[in-house]
Amino acid sequence: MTTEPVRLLLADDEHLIRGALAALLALEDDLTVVAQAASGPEALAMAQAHQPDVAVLDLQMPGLDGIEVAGRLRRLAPDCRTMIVTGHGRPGYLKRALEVGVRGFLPKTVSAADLAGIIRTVRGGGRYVDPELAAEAISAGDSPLTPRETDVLELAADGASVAEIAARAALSPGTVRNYLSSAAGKLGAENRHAAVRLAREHGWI
Amino acid sequence: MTTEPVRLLLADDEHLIRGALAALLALEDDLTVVAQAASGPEALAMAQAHQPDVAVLDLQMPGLDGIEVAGRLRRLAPDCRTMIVTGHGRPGYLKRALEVGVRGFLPKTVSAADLAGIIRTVRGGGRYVDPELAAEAISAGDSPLTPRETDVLELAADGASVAEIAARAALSPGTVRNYLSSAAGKLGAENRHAAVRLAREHGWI
DNA sequence: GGTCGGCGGTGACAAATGTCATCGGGATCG
DNA sequence: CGATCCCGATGACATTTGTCACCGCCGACC
Repeated sequence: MTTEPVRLLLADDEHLIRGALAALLALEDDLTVVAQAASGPEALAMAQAHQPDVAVLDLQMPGLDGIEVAGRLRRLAPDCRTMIVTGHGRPGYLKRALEVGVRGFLPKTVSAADLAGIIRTVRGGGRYVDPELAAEAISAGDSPLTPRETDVLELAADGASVAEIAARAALSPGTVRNYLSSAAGKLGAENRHAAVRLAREHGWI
Repeated sequence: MTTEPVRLLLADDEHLIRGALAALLALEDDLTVVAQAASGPEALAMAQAHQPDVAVLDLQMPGLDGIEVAGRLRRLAPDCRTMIVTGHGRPGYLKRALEVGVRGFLPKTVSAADLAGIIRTVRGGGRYVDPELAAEAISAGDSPLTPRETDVLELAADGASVAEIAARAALSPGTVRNYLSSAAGKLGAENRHAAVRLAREHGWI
């Protein structure tokens, strides 16, 4: 298909994984890893410096997560296709990823051969989404929460009291309680803490 | 040092990682991967079937986690040394791991060369613990919670109400509140949800 | 034997939270 | 223009939670 090798950027904060992945992908004749990064900002810098064809990004990284990196890459390096590899596949993440132009989204349970194939697909302009994650995302659907409800629920995520949340969100405590109550109601949760857990599981916060 | 190669068992639920790791370790002349597993129970079965010298276990796996597998391996295959590789290094995990006889505990941020060296160390009867994780574990110290407080806090972890916890723990609601209050006090938390978060961060629940 | 700490419980009180009705201001859409 | 929805807020009320004091029982330790 293509005569020149695919130039890859690999970003993952776990050296062991990244190194192993690089070694594995290097075995493929038509793939070459031109840069590696251990954090979100580093990935951006590397992408600008090396102009890879495809960036393989881990979802959870220090600094910026993979999705944010992908979003910024679209501006900084429009020719670079992006794909996300993740351990925990929360449905909401997939949606967010697709919105910022990610072309591949897969769990770390895929085999190396599959990964190489998907990289070629993405390089060629195609897309790939793990079928299981896609099914979950479709069945989970969109977040029923309004933007404000989401904000407030996020602030509640670490166990803060209503007063703290109100202070941090610059809202009245009563309003915060209303949002939390409404969010918990929409999520079918007994209280806001269960709501936080549910929203997390769906990738909505 | 040794004339025969080290026989390895690799257990990790992420195929991509496991495969890449296997490929990487296979490059070392004195290491040979004799079995792989994608879950805790599978790791146990593989260990019995292949009697490896060293078992490299991921901490988070379906079924049984790496520490539980290590604990059972000590009985099922006493000659097999165990080591844990983990992405998130919570201090409490290290302590639990050492208690069940794990000889190596390291984050996934180590390089492949280091991993190979540590495998040799462990095979030779030595131990290795990541310095950073060790420091955290020492500074974090033991859990200040009594066994019962820990139980109740665990039951509170998913946002359950006092009544639910009481029912599940077969305790009076008042007693549950007392334990939660005391646990939150010991942890310096504002409420039980923050206490849950803190206890989680320390690996105490 | 006495002391101490963990366990399990009760009762009471204050504080935080959940729930509901209701209000006004904007934005958006038909 | 009216309908609808999100935003932000207030007030009132019931419920839940947090906190404290205090009880008895048991086991460990000095």
